[in-house]
Amino acid sequence: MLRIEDTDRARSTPEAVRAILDSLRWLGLDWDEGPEVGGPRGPYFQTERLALYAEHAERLIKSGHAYRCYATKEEIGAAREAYEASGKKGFRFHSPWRERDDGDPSEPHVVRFRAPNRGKTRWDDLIKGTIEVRHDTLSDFILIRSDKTPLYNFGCVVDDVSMGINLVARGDDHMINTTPQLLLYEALGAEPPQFAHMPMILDPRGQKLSKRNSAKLAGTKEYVPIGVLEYRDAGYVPDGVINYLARLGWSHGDQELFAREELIEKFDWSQVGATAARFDRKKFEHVQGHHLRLLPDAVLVQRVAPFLEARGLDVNPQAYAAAVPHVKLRATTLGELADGLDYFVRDSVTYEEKAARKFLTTERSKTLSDLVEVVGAVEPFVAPSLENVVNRWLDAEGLTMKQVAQPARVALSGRSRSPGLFDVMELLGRERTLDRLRRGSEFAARQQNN
RNA sequence: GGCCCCAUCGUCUAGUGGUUAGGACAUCGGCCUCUCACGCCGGUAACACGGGUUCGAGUCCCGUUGGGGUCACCA
Repeated sequence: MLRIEDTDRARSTPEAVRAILDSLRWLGLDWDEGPEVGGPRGPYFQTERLALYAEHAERLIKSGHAYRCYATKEEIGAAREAYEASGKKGFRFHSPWRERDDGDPSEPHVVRFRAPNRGKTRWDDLIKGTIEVRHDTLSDFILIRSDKTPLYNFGCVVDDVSMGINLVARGDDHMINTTPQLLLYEALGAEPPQFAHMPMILDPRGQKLSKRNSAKLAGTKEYVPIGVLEYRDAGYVPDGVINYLARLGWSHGDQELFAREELIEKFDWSQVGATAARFDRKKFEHVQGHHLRLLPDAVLVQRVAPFLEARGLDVNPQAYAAAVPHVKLRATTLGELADGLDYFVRDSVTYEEKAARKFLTTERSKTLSDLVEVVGAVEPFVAPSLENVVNRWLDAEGLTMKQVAQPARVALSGRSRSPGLFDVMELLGRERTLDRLRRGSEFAARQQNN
């Protein structure tokens, strides 16, 4: 079931909600009940459940668990300033309305929880074990804002109770919310769910992985994209993202690579660790590459199309399908796959400057034009035959493969790295191979000081 | 700073009182080889520190240090 907690009007924009739905769907984390699907426990947007929260707040006021507070933001702000002026941290507002009931409910006000200031709350966390928190650090937290919308801790509890939620698994950073929520379950006379506080994911520097922290790393090798959609757009595959994330904080013996179904089958709360984990780009990419290569070539051919299109390339699969099996070994994302497919689809090659300078030298101009003669008549024009012919020629001329392969590779692909030379030739076909070798030879002839 | 959580190779982790402390990524060396990958073989590398408990602690307890989280009319 998916529920959208959209009570913060400023942050919960339609685009933000869209991003949540799209992200979950892309990851393959579908919901049986919720937005765009419907279900018996709706509505699934908190802003459409306001009457329910008001009703519960009223109950708590009547039972003495909550009270209306008419203090203004200005008053609270002034109290905070006075407190902080003394150099102390951790301000808590003590509302005079906790002990008053002479307010006028038609006036603007919030509803606060009358928090206990003695005693303690404890719960058995599925991951952390028994946790105990003293009540003397609690403040009379707000349940309902002055605009009648609920705050997270309240809306969340009311909904979890009314929707029958029995397990709350969330990040460590929510541990602070558990005591207020447990107190609310008690005040409402409801059975609390089970709690599981999962370790946080830290950035490579060991800080909480967040948009703000991530932005600070922009441009460095330690930068970690935060949004799921960023990974989608870069051409990562969902199974790879899921596999890596699942293994961060959870383990199953020595196994590292899991198929989605395997994860579902093997997951076990007892194997979830309690330690925060750093995001490691290198390992993520390793896992990612594994899952990319696991996809059938036909699927890859289809999924890479949008990435080729983004490069302004013709998307006729005929033009690159045969190259996919070769290029995928050198790619970790669909974006990289598209990049590796680039010169197979394009009419002409563009030389990488460094590669051209190093390999398309004047002394190799003749090698390349000779190569045109050598392979020009090979029949059939396939890798094994090409390799045989070229090897014989190499022996006859006293040349080595090393001397010939790199210049030829640059002439054919524009790059110094590519699939095997003869595979590239076969994939390009006789005509384009000869054209590119000729052009490479001419280019090399014009080079100076080599 | 208060409160809460955490602590095994650089990183992710296995380990549930007796192990040559295992695996993966990274790294180093090698194989393959026309480049780069993929793949394969091998190496370097860890129990934060101090006290206990115990015949015996990475494993249990306490403390120290270190790291993280959180202190909103955000979620």
